[in-house]
Amino acid sequence: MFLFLRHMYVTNADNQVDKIAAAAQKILAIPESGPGLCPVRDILDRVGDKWSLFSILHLGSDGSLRFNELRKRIDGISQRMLTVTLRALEADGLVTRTVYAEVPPRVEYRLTELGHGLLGAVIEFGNWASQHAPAIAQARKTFAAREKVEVEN
Amino acid sequence: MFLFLRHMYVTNADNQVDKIAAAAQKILAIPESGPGLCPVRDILDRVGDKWSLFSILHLGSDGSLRFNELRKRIDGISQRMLTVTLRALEADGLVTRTVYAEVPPRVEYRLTELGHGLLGAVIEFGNWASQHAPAIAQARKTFAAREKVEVEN
DNA sequence: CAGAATCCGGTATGATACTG
DNA sequence: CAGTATCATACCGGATTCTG
Repeated sequence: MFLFLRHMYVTNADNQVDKIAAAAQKILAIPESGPGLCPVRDILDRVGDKWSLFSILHLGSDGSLRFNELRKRIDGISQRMLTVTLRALEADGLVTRTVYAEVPPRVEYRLTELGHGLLGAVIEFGNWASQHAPAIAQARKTFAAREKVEVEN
Repeated sequence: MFLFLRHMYVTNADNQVDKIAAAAQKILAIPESGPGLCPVRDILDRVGDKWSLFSILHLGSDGSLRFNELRKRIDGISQRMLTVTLRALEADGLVTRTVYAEVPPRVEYRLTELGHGLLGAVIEFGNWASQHAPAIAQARKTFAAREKVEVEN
């Protein structure tokens, strides 16, 4: 009975690995040539830069924000980078930029439906990241300690 | 009846948005100070660099690969960057590096359990990316066209 | 074969000053 | 308020050479 359960477990784990392997092959099978690139790489480039993640998180959290409101919420971001980041998000159809004809000017940023979708995907990814961050931190410590020993020798 | 269905739809959509907003707040609530940083940003930095994604995808797809096998599979990667990337993945406990005492030397790389988990999370993210890549491509075209008009004026 | 070491250029980001 | 324009820089990644 124990062996049976153990075998089931291993089999399930293997199936899981196989499914992941198949999915990985599918992504790798996408033709990477041309300006379209691999979509995963492409989206990862957008959300993986220094400020897009936090911009999207805050817009998703607050619904709608003005330029300087966003600037205050994103700790450390420069005016220039907020502009650049928001433009890129707007260009990708993830964020809308609404200018109100007032004095002083008021500009509101808001996630599009597509932007909300991306945020959802990022949050799912974030769940994994949050759960396994301790394991990764531990691995880094172990590795650093091993490196140190090798250097000392 | 139509109104009822429409109301249900809107309500569900709103609930979805609310859930995402709550999840976003949760991530933002993580104290970003210190060397730990935001875990999502942290993991995104690792898998978001130029070559980690493809390294992980190929290792997940093939199970185990030698240095130069991996090099051949990842189109365009330099020897240096493959080394750097694999070291980083190893340091984070995502990949194991096994050296066989042979001549000529043989070194095999393989995803750890943690690495498989990350690959799984990345693939889920990739599903969203693959599905919505066309919409983003379209948004980019539209935005570029609008930019062009403004420049011409 | 699997790298290490070094040099180098482009790009992402930051700081600052100016403006409708 | 919400940018734009310009300049400075730091770091990522590429090319090349050398080695156990």
